[in-house]
Amino acid sequence: MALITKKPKGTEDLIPSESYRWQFVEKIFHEEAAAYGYSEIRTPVFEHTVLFERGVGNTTDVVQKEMYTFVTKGGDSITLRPEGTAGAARALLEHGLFNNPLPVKNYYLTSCYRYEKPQAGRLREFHQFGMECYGTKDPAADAELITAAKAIFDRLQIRDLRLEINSIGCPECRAEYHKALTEYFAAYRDELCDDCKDRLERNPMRLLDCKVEHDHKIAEGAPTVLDYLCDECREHFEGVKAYLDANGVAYTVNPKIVRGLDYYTKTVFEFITDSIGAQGTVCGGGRYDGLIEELGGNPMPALGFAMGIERLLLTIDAQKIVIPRPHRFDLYIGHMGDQAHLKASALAAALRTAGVKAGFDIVGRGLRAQMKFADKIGAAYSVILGDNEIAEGKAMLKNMKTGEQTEIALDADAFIEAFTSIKLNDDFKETVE
RNA sequence: GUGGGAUUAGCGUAGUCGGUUAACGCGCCAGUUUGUGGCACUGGAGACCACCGGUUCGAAUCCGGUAUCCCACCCCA
Repeated sequence: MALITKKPKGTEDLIPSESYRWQFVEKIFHEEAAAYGYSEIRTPVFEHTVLFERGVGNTTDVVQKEMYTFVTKGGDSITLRPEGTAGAARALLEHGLFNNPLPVKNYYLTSCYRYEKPQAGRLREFHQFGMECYGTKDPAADAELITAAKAIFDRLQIRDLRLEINSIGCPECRAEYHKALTEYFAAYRDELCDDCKDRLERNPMRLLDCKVEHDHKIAEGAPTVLDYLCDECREHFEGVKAYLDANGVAYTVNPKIVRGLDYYTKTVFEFITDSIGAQGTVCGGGRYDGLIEELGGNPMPALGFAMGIERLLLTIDAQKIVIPRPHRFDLYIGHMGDQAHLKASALAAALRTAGVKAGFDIVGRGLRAQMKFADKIGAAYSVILGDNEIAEGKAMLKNMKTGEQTEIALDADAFIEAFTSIKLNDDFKETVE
């Protein structure tokens, strides 16, 4: 094949043999979000660059080196969204959604773009499902959000996922902590790895989870955020834990959890799996009480999370969780002869109108080959139409799994009735392509 | 951005001290006599051996570069 070009680096095609798996998890996203009172919001793939510079934070890696930014013919600086929160928050403000009864709960299901070096669980175009809740400071809201994420994992039967939570405080107490942290590490400056020397300037909390062994040891003696939380933040964090306990959601407190985006305050959390390699954070989120104000709105507390759909699917794969694959046809109509071909066409059309997935040969195969085809694509039932059937006005409906055949009137209504009752049968639903 | 590994038909692979029409399995198509699938058998289509360049009488096999994928760092979902 002399294909003129391949797909761009770090992107993926979603082909039919994969797309049903996405549809499966997407359905769960929609249903779980609805159960928690969330409504879908869709925003543009691209935004004015300034939105991310302000919303995500100018000093973050995401903004500094990973954005797809370009200047339009009109001279505007535009950026492909690297995450979902900024756009969702912008839309909330732009449409005055904060005037709706609080809390406002929105969710999104979108593609995101980051100019990164691809590896397992990390793509340049990837997809996130996120839930965003605005207008409440109540720690019960934090716990509710985390519980919602947990509910999704539970429905997918994902195991061995650990939930780690932390509080990184409000700007006031965090500033003090940063100071203490910087002072602590500055004493070891010469011993730190190059990355950490840089982190010391840009984001001291990142020093805490350095993987270089020597640095790791130094970090063990570092002051903990939790010791620096102000009364309000401490009380809030205690509340979150209490509500999580009440909800029966297991977690561990990990004071080394940091979020990479500037907007986070107080609660931060991650759902992590060890089964998909180094990029094991399947879901990350927390509270960002300062974001709305940062974007030019009146101050309003907010919180949310984002789930990486590719990573979620990777986890499902790794844990060998089977997503049922829908079969292509409920009924395949085999036919021979011109009369029967016409009849097959008409019958299929009538069944489809009634919601039955029906098909018949349209490539000119012989009967034997038609049956082979029906078998290969996993048709649940088949029926054969020929001169005899048309003359007698009846045919044999064959269950492709068991091979048993039952007589049925050659009449669209009779077929529709048969398939309406068959649909209630679980065994039928399990048929896969 | 920094390291390491890989790249042969749709998929999974074999083939390298360079030598005639690149092999196998799965999948795909057709057929195995006249109206029926899952097994088996027969036949067939499908690869400029990632790309570009070099060495050579001759390269999938050697050398260089590029691209993409994978793994890790970094970062994050």
